[in-house]
Parts: sequence; C-alpha cells; structure tokens
Amino acid sequence: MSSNQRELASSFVPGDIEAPLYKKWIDAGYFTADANSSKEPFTIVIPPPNVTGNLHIGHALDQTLQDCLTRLKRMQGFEALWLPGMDHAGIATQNVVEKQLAAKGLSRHDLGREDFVKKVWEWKAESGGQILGQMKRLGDSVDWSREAFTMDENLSQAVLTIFKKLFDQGLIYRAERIINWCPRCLTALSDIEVEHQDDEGEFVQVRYGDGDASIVVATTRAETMMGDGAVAVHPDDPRYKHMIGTEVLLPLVNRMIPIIADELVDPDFGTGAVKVTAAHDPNDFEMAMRHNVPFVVIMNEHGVMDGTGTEFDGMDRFEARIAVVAKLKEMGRIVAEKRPYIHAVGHCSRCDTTVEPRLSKQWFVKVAPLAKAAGDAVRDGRVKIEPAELAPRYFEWVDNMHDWCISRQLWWGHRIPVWYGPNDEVVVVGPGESAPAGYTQDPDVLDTWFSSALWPFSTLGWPNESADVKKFYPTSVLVTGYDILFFWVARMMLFGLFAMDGVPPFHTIVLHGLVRDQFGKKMSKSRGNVVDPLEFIDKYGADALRFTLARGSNPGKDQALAEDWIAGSRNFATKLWNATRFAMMNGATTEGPLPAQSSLSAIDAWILSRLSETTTEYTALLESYEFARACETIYHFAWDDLCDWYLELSKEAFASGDAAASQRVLGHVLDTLFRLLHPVMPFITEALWTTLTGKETLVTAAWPIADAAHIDKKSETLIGELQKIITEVRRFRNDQGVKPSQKIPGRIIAPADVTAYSSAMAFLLKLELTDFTPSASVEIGAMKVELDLSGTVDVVAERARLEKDLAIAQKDLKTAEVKLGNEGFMAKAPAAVVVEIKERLAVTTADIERITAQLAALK
RNA sequence: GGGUGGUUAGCUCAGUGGUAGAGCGCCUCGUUUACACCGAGGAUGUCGGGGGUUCGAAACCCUCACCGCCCA
Repeated sequence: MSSNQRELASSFVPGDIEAPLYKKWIDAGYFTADANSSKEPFTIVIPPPNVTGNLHIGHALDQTLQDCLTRLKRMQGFEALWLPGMDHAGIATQNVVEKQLAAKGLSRHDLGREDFVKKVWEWKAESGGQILGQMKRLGDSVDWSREAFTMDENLSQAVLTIFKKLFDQGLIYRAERIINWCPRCLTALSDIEVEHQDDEGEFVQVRYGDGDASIVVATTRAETMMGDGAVAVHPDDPRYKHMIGTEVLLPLVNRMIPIIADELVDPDFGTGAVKVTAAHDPNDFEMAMRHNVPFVVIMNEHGVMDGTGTEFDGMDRFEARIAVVAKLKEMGRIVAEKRPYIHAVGHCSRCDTTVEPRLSKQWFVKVAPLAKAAGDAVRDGRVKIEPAELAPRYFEWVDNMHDWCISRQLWWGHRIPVWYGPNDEVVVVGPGESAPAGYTQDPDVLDTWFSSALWPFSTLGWPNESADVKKFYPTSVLVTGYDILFFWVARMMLFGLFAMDGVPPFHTIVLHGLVRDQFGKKMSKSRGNVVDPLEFIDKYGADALRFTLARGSNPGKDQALAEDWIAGSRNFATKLWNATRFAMMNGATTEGPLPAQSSLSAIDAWILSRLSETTTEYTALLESYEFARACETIYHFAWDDLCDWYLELSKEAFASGDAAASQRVLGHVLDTLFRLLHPVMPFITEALWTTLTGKETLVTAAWPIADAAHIDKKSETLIGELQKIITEVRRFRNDQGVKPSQKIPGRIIAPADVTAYSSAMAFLLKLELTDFTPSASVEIGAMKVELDLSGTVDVVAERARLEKDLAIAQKDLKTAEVKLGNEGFMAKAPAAVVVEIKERLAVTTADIERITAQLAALK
C-alpha cells in the first residue's frame, strides 16, 4: 500500500486506538523476552505493587519511566525484559480479608488458620490484582508470560532457601527484645513499618520517694511507671551524684527501685532524671541490660494494663495515663505538667494505631555483615545510584541499620520454616526437607519485605538454575521512588549480594520523586487532593498522561501535577496527529533513498540538521534518565522546529507541486520523530507511524541513529536569519493592525542566500511580490522587507516599535561598552568571549544607526 | 538532635561562571492550504536577605531567614 492510500481519522481520539493497539502488541508477543536470544539482555523487574492495590499516580510515574527505558532498549536491539508481578502484602491483605469477615461478624480465629489462608487466596482470585489490568491501560510493555507473585511456589522455595542459608551462617537468630508492636494488628513491626508523627501528648514531672530520698522524674508516659525498675541520671550530674546507688520508693506500687547512672541520660532533658521501664521502652531496655534492671511487664498484647496488681489493671493504656496522673496529683506527687506536649510518636504504617514498644521473642536478621556488603557495592561503583546526590541517604541508612525483625504474628505470608522439638530443639526446614516427627512449626510468618528482597532473582526462577537467571540476572536498572529506598531497595541489595555470591541485583538504581498536587503539596486522602490516573487516561489518553509524568520527572525530584498540564500533553498529541495528516495530504513519504545532501534546499537541510542534533541529545538524555529534559527537547523540536517553522516554510513548495525532495525529507523526519517519541507515547506514535510507513509495528523498529553528515551549521544560520526577519515582519504587521490573512504588496531585499527563499517567505507572510511603491520597511541586519500599506502607516505605532528596539539596542550597547572598557575584562576574559562582545558592540551600533535613521524618516 | 533538599515570571519548575528560560495562566489580533486541543504578536523577574571570591555570579564560598523531606 502506498502512503497516499492510507488515511488518518480527521481527529485524534485516544480511546479509539489504545485498547486495540495493546491487544495487537500482546497477540504478536512483542513483549515476550527470549532467554535463548543472542541479543544483549536488558532487564527491569517491576517494583511489585500490592495485590490489594489499585494503580495510583505514583505507579503511573514509576511505570511510565520503566516502560520508556524498556521500549528504548528494545528498539536499540537489546533482549528487553520487563518483568511484572505483585507482592502478597502481608498485613495489608490480611486486613482486607479480616475486614470482610468482620462485616459478617467473624474474626480470622473463627475460621482457623487453614481456612483463613484459603479465604485469602479466594479473595485474591476474585478481587486481587486489579492493578494488572490497569497497567495495560497505561501501555506497559511488560512480559506477561513471566508474571510473578511473591507467594508463588517458586518464590516460596526461594524464601526457604535463603532463610536456611542465612540461619546456617548465623545471620538469623531468635531473641527476646523490645520490638515495635501494633496492638491492633497484634503483630511485631520492623522499624521502617513505623511512621513517626508529631502528636499531642503530655509531659509530667513526678516525685518518686519522699524527703531526702526523693527524686523528680520527667515522662510522657506516666502509665508505664508501674513497670519501672530504676531511675537513671547522668553519672556526672552534680544534682544527683550523691544519690547514685541509693533507692527511692516507686509510688502506686510501693516498690523500692535503685538510682543508677548511665551516659544515655541527657541532663538537660526535663529534670535530668528518667524512669527506666525496661520492658516498655527501647532505650530503657538498653540501659536495663547494662545495669541488670529487672523487666516488669505491665501491659498485654492489646495495650491494656495487666499484672500491676493495681486499680489500673484492665484499663486501656491511654485511659490509664489519665487515671495514673490524676491519682498522682491526688497524692501530691505531680511537680509540673505540660499539656499539650508535642512530640514524635510511632504509628503503625498499615493502620495508624500508636505503636507500643513490647518485650517479645522474635526472629531477627543480623544485618551488619550484609549491610556492609550492600554499602560497599555502591561505594566501589559496582552499583550506581541515580541521581548520585541521593547516595548519601542510602549510606546513612545502610551504615546504621539495626537488626531486622522478620517475624510477624500474622497468618498470611511465608510461614517461618522453623520447627521446635519437644525439648526446645530448633530445626530449620529447607526446600524439599521435612521436620522430624513430633516437632511443631513456628506459628509466625515472615515480614513481606523478606520475600520482596529476593524479587530480582526469585522471579527469574532462582534457586533453580534457570535459563532466565543466566540470561537476565543481574538486572540492568531498578526504577523506583526514593521513598522505598530503605524499605525495599536496600534489602534487595542485602539479600541479592548474599544469595547470588556477591553479584548485586542491579547495575543502576534510578530514583524518582513523588507526584504531588498542582501546588506541590503531598497527595493524601485527608487533603482530598488525590488524583486517579485512570480518569486522566479516560479523558486525555494514556500518552498524554505518560508524557506529562515523564516531562515532569527530574532525577530524584518530586513533581507537581495539574490536570491542565495533562491537557497540554493531549494537545501535543493532537498536534502530532494533525501535522501527520497534513504531511500525508502533501505526499510525505518514507519510500526510496533520501535525496543527496547537496541537492537539498536550506529548509530541508536545516530540518535534517535539527533532527540529527535532536536525536543525539534526546537519546543521551533518555540514557542518563533525564526524562524531563528529554521530553522538553523532543517537544520543542516537534512543535517549534517541525510544525511552526518547517511545515510553514514548506507550504509554498507543497502548494507549487514541485516538492519531491521535501516530501521525502518530511517523511524521514516524521518516521524518526515517531521512533524517538515511541517510548514515551507508545500508542499515538504506533498509530501514526504504521499509517505513514505501512509497516507492521514501531515496537520492534530500530532506534534512530543520528546522521552526523546531516549536521549543517550553514543552513541553521541561514534559517535562523529567515526566522528573525519573518518574526520582525509579523510584529510589524501586528503593530500596524494588519490582519494575518490580509495580503499586502511586499519585497525582500537581502543577500542572495536569503532571497533564494523569497517565495516561501512571501507565502508565509502573505506578501504579494509585485511592483509597488513602498510605504514602510522592516529591517534586521542586512535584510530588509519593503511593504506597501497603501499610505496608511500608523506612525504612532511604528514610532513605538522603533523606540522600543532602540532602547534595547542602547542598553545592549552600553553593556558591551562597559565590558570592553574594563581593563580586567580585556586582560583576563577568554579571547572568544571578548570577540563575542566586540561583535555585539558592532551589531548594536549598526542597529542604533539604522533605527535612528528610520525614526528620523518617520517625522 | 543528626542528615538532606529547596527559595528564579501569577502558578509549577528548568537553568553548575559570559545579554534570565519553559509549560500553564494573562493581554491583543486572527476561521490564513493540518490543527481554535490552533496560529501570530505581546506583557511579566533588583534569580529569599546580607557579605565575600572573580574582569564577570541565578550559578562558587560564608552567613542569616523561611519552607520541605528522611532518620533518631
């Protein structure tokens, strides 16, 4: 089929093309990677969204960038694999199903563990993973044949394998520690599952003991005092030095507790004396270990007071706080109180309940040796972090990482593969092994991030020696928001290096920022400023959303997003559509060789030169993850250079019917432009390109290589001159109130290389190149356009125009004169800069002369 | 408290030593051989304050102020 037989719809409706194109791509298998290919691999594993999740705007950004890179590399001839999948999201998913049960008045305990887990699987089958369908709307070129889930059989084998390996090397241990406990979820949480917020609390000073044997302690948690085992002061504090080693009476429970000295106490905080509640505070726990302070547990797993033997037993912890303070007040023991007292309090990241530090026996990963390796891999350059400015954050965390609590008191997740014998024997059961008879398995499951830490290789088939692992590991790039650098990225580094014999899980970590609202504020349900990417896709098309997000994505930086900007991207898509329609109406073609460079008009040579430069610049920007700058570059090439100038300057040639060279050049420019834009705007480029070329698909088409022979500075300079004089004439017409469509007699007086394009310029400026007596003229440098306004020149407007130009020229002249008159400048500035300023002086001097003469003539 | 980013046009942001930029918004004109989701033209900034380095600073250094994020 030749190009003039194919047609584009007269208007661009994204919804008409997107779904059919995605189906075409899937049916053709373009996204399916081949482990046996001889091509160099390029691998990205998707940050697995929660099985409970829906596509939010952050996913849309993350995935747009990943798709850009994957499509780019696929076109560049790599064996590109973008591997999709989901995370089982332990607490989140269990919460969803428990909520459903609660609606029927049931708890998970009513079902029992086995049936509950079955129920979760049923839920997943029915309503989990909605995000996968939404990813298709976005156009993600993921390999669906490799879709993975962290609870899949193979990924579970990976979990068992690594658990056993870590345990055997002494890197997993069980210990009684203070951990973060959620009294609502009834499970332990790791440090990063705790979110610190500034809450309104209270700060009270309580007198322990009486008379000489008394000391005032400061606390925000009066209710825990019944669990105190000591009072601590700084060893050098003169106020308390004499009391160290003595005992005071603990009110309410009437127990004598020692006063101890510990460096951890800040003498400037409160009264300089703090209560030591070993079983209910992590700092106190540490001090207690050093000083043999007893652990007194006074709260149960629900955060309810228990075992104090006082009237407070049975009270909720917050209720108890009020009651305890009231009672102390009654006893005259409250020395001072401050309320509200704003301080940071930990909350469960899943349900927002205030976290309770709790003494409890849990499983931990000993991270020190793993974290050292993870830090070194980045330090020695084996893994790059982009942008590099974010590397210090990574180091700060990896170098100061606490041991990782990995057990969770949940039912949904990978059950801890530890079995206990009748005499407390401990056996870890690896893949294919079974526990000795009479042993019982630990009831807890592993932290969700334990399995996601294995994602870059468990999804490829590890621990089996799969073809995928051989071909696609290590992965090339990991694209994710900086907000999960610690949650996920650092942990993949830890486990990846450990499991894969020191081979890091990816070469480059590309970090992007968060999507914020149009005023740069964080999106949140409470603010009501959360946007739905699917609504934007419905309204403006996936390409528009993608382009907007990519265009806003500066490395590692947050971006604001406004609906207007998506509309702007939709306008860009429409522009491309209409430009292509126009081009095809005028015979643009991709068939046959490009005309010889020497035979081209300056207009054609110029656009090829700009195309070549744009290709180079844009490719380099994409390859260095500078998505915002890349989009900016291609946007201005397409809209400004191509649509506003090339097409306009070419209209005369197309109208004259003698434009074979331009038809071929234009076909080439569009062909290349669509290839370049395809990673960002896959749908519209596919539609336009296949229509233009008659070929099957752009998905697997070759990435353009800039032709250095097309760089033509002479044509660029010449077209630059044309643009200047055209703009000046337009400005003149505008100032004179001449309508854009009104034809007026005119003539172009300029050097021959400019006048060679007189007819193109005249067509564009609506000038009639006939004989006439000029009544006005517009000049720029050596170029002059004479016009006939039939004697109706608006002298006032023209004076204003010239005077404005004169003022600018005079200011520029002065700047140049000052510089050239500066001895320091002349002595020290680089020669090239001096030459430039001298040229500027010459140009402005000439401008001033010319404008002054024109103004004089106007009198 | 420790770390870290920011302050440039009305808004959101680019711009790492040589005449201040983009998108959106704003003003004027306009149914011109694609496109009003458009075209042409225009207005708008002592680049947070102060000091310093330099022939030259939005950019480099110091300092202050004010926002923000991460960690404790």
